[in-house]
Amino acid sequence: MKRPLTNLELALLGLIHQKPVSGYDLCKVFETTPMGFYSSSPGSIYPALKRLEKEGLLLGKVERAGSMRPRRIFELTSIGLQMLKEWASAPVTRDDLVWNKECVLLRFAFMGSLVNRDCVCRFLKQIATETDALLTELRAHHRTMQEDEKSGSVLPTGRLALGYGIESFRSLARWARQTLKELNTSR
Amino acid sequence: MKRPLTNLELALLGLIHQKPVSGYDLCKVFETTPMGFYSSSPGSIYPALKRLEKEGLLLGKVERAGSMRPRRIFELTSIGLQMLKEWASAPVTRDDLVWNKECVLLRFAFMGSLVNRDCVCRFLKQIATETDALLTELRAHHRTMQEDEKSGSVLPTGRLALGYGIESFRSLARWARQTLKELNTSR
DNA sequence: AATTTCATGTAACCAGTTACATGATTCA
DNA sequence: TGAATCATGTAACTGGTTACATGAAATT
Repeated sequence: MKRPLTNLELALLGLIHQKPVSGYDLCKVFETTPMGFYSSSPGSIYPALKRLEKEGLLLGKVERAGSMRPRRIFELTSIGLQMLKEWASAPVTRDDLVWNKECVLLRFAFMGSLVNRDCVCRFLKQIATETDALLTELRAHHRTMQEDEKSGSVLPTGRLALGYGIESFRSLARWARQTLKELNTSR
Repeated sequence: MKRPLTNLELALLGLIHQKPVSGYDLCKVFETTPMGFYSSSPGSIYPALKRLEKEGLLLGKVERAGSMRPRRIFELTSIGLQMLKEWASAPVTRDDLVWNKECVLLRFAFMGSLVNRDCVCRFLKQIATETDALLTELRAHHRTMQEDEKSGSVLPTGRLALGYGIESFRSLARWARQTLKELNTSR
């Protein structure tokens, strides 16, 4: 009955897997890199680390134990690594794209050191096909909105906003296919 | 010290402004239209309506009072309308784009019936310029990631994911400029 | 008669936000 | 000496999620 991990927790596991670090270091990453787009501050990071440690996915080792300013360096446990790998290699579903698109990209960002090249390519293909399906849905909605417009007294900003939604998914599919090509040619 | 409204609350105000509706109707909108990308279910909608009513932004009128199945139709109060208009005409900031991009698009979706054409155009221009600034930041980060790659033992999926972030903001800026052009030619 | 839809809500839970607290260390 | 940085955390609040509860009306 594994509790599902939050995006923040997965981001922390991913970062710690790249290199064991302290809570403070993790705060810095969110403050100073584009990872910050996933938000987060000490008030969420430290409790998340505590949860992950309690569940045995992380292990915090005290460094500079004697000194007056100790710090805890977190490492993945084997269970933590396993969870990360499972997460990274799960298929991309429509729901992922609709409700948790940023999580999909987070997964991709950490895949490089978690799974093999084939798995990364499969992931990108799944993004492309699922996004195509979504686009069909969205375009249908866009058409019905256009038809309901007849008497255009106000600006159709609602439909135009949907237009952005469509553009944004098109750009995701394009990116996935482009990246896939790059990975194949650099093999 | 006006409490800031949540995205859901603003979405509800926007929908109710278009047409007075019941809580049930609002649930249906989220279930059946692309508005559902903003999530939400009865468990959040009804409490949100209650909050908004308590604060005087909404007024719920009981319809079919005598019958066995009454329902409450919500309307905006004048304060509610004023708040919506203020929200819609606020400038677009960098932070909006970073932390609350979906809210920016939500605002745009409702602008048509809240502010005049000039205000809509200004809004789109602001999106374009703020996005350009963000892109500069992101590209700088992308370059430093490329330089740190030298020894390419694993796939650089982290940098590639940032590549998507960049593409996605590029597509936002493109959409804003394209839409602006459309609005100007259809004047 | 049974199922689905209409219609409204409540309650427990959970995680993120903000703000605060503490104290050592380094730097100006 | 005073400010910024290192380093770790706690506590209150808040709003969304899930699941549940209720019952009338319409549909099959």
